[in-house]
Amino acid sequence: MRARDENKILAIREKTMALIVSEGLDGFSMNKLAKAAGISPATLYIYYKDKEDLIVQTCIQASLEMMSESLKGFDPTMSFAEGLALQWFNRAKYFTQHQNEVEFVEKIRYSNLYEKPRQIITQHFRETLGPFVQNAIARKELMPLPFEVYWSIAFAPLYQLIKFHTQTRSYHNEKFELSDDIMKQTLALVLKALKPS
Amino acid sequence: MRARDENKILAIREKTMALIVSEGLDGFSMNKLAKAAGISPATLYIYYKDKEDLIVQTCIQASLEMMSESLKGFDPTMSFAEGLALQWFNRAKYFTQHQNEVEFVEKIRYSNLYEKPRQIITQHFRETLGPFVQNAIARKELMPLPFEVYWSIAFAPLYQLIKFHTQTRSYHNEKFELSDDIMKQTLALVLKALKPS
DNA sequence: TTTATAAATGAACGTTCATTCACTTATCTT
DNA sequence: AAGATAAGTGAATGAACGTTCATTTATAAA
Repeated sequence: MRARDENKILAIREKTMALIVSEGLDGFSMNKLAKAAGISPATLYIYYKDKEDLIVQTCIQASLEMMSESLKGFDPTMSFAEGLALQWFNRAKYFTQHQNEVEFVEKIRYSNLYEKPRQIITQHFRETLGPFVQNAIARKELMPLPFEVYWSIAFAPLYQLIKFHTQTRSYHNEKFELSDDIMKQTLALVLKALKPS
Repeated sequence: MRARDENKILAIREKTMALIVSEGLDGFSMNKLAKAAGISPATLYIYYKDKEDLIVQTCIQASLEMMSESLKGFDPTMSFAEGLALQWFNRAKYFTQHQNEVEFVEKIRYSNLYEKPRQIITQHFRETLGPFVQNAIARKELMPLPFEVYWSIAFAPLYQLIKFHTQTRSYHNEKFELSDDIMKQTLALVLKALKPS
């Protein structure tokens, strides 16, 4: 028996994300990937069933890693403000340090390959964030809201900030850096919106 | 001289959007499009320089239409709450009536073809929304905020609601309908966040 | 050292791709 | 009615695509 070369797998994953980010999903091909990763195209089919499987698996793995990083130090019994801030800053940190992974996942998110990743990610979030939200409501730190309203207010602004940051030029045609100040200011508004009155 | 057949152009546009929504950007091809629109592939090159041009132009046109619909009845001297509500409901109405167009633009938005559409759309928004925001701040109806913070709070939640609506199944594994109630509830939170204290 | 086994390969497969070209067709101008 | 012009076409192009296959290579077990 010959052992699998772990470096090859890592190279495949990294180059898959890099190529899809730089050339787009439609510009991505198995032969290009093989060349970029320094392996034969046939090798790809040892690790993955086909092209779709390769992209979907890579997306799932990157998403899970992103989620687990964003929950570092998180505990569902935390106060709402504390728990939400922790998630915001963990995510922002991950985004700045793993821009390729994030942009890759964003591209897949809006393709027709995201159904499976979505199911997996959604379930994980439900399991970890459900109790947190329930606790916060019970403690009257958070208004009871339909999930989609809650999510739209609590996280959509963060993702929008990141999208601004990812795009090279913002509204004012100037480079927009995702600073701590901007994050804190936006988060404060979100908390204000969600606080029971 | 022979006149251009306007129906052909409309068919090309409609089928471009329908095909990209249903089969994804990577599953889209000029030959498929020609067959779907009932014309010869060569005809596509009378109207568009190449495949990229076809997608980009279609995206720009759809985006401008969407924007102009969302600004129907809008006036930059409106009160902030009134103007924002008008835009939210115009957009929601357009989304439900033109789901294909919206999903198409969302797909292009996250591809590598969006640079040009983005510039055009961003400029239009700046021109129409800039004065509105300045007026609102002058009247103390809106906190003065960096643009990216303002946008992240004012519109990102709406787009998130629409994404939930577009996806077949939401967090709770149930079909999520974008109801007036949900919209109003979310908008109220947004206004609460943005109101000067 | 030998043997078994799965990793790994380069070249090749048939298919589909974007695009072109020689040609026909429809309609406006005269 | 004739001529001019651009719309519109079906078939064909070479290139690139995803995938397979016969073969070689490395290594764990004997």
